[in-house]
Amino acid sequence: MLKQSMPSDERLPAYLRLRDELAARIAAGEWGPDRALPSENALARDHRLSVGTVRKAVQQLVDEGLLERRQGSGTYLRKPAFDATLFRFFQMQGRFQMQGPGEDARSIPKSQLITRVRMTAPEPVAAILGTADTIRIERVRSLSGRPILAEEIYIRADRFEGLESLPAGELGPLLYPVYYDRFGVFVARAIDDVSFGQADATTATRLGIAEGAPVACIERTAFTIDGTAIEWRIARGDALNFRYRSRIG
Amino acid sequence: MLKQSMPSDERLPAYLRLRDELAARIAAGEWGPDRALPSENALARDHRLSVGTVRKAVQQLVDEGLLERRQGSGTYLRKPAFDATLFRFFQMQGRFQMQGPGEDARSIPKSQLITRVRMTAPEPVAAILGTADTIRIERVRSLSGRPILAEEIYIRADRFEGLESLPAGELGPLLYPVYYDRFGVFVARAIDDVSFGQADATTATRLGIAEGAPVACIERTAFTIDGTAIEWRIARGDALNFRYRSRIG
DNA sequence: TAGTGGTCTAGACCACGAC
DNA sequence: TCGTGGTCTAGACCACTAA
Repeated sequence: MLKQSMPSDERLPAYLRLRDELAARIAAGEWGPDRALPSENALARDHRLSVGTVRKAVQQLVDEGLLERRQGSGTYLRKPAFDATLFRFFQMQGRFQMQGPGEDARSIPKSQLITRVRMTAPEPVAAILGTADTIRIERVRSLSGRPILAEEIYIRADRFEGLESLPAGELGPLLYPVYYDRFGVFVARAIDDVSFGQADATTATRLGIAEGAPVACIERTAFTIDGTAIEWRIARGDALNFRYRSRIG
Repeated sequence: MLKQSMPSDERLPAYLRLRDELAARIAAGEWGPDRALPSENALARDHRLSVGTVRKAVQQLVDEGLLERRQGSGTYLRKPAFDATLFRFFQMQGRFQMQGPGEDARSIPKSQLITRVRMTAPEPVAAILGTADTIRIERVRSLSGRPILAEEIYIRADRFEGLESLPAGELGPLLYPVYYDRFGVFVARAIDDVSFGQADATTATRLGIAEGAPVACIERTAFTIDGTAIEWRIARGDALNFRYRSRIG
């Protein structure tokens, strides 16, 4: 067992020390998805704490989005699976009406991979990620066959060793499930910056618009639960068919 | 005391019933800002609950952003006051460097009132607010003397009776504190929609840009804690000097 | 010093899920 | 039926704030 490895204990409350220990063991992969953690009673017994204290520790991790309680069954690792979580980081939507059958503006866009290379990141990106050793992914996302977003994505090579040579079939339309399932990296939060610009030649070609046409840019930095920036991406789309929704509070 | 006024009780857990009761009494204005609520011990005694149960009810309201605990002092109404809260709903910032002394991109823009009238809202706005009886405010917000945003704001007249004839001096650069201090309306959350368009004649004049120039539009709907939409606004700014930041997760 | 919220205990019973 | 998490109790001691 890893204990005392991190200086997590400095006369912290018991429930926080337990939270830190559980978080470390989760990060170490001790319990895979769909595998329940020890019951609250067991944790209380093993740590010589009362159930109430254990509950408070577990509740913290639930609030942080790492765990999920299922009454009568157990406490599980929360898998960023195919429901609302998928959309947590996909708030952009085109101004489209229903197009194909069962496909509306909230559908997940299809994704076409263009390049994947391990490379030295440009300076500003390296500064954000804390390393210049990155993998760059370029792709185009389409809805109903029309390209709507050209993306350029940089991820830390040390956290995603080998992603650049993963079979293309394993990279679905969404990257964050891949990060989690294949590399154990859980994206906990992100910051988006929306701005306005003009299409360069590459972007214009990929989006099928004129060079110099107005484009919307979404720059995103994604973080793990411990605050490490693991991805930076810029997505560009036709400004006239662009809509970005943000919920505050 | 208002009890049973809302059908809040349907064999709900005790802590949720207490939460609902406290939320109702807060909404009714029973405790002003800077006035502490009864202590947890007092609430427990009066409701014949244990302190732990009271704590859980209070914690819910803290999590919802309504209350604020101060150890050793008491539990207080969280006043949307002059710190981070002010910026909660002002995430837009120009691409400006420091201009005046002590004024940076995160300063609160100055606000110039243009019109205030009680009027029938256009249909889409009326649909969102649930009534066509509204007050419309038009204003321009400037940073370092330069206009950056032209705003058009609709609020429910029934919730803000008399705002249109309030002395202009009472409307500071920020409206939400006025909503709260003068009308007891607390904005708990909002949804922003960002898109891009072209400046019409009015907007162009107010922003000092050319008609037809690209503009960024932020449409916002603001809600109270109980989910009532009480404000809809559209803000327009020069697209080239625009940046919208959003934090997710 | 008195009162507040913060932490923690050692139980209890209930609702639910899996077997 | 049995084990799980969900709720709740009636205390305890601590850390902090304010008078």
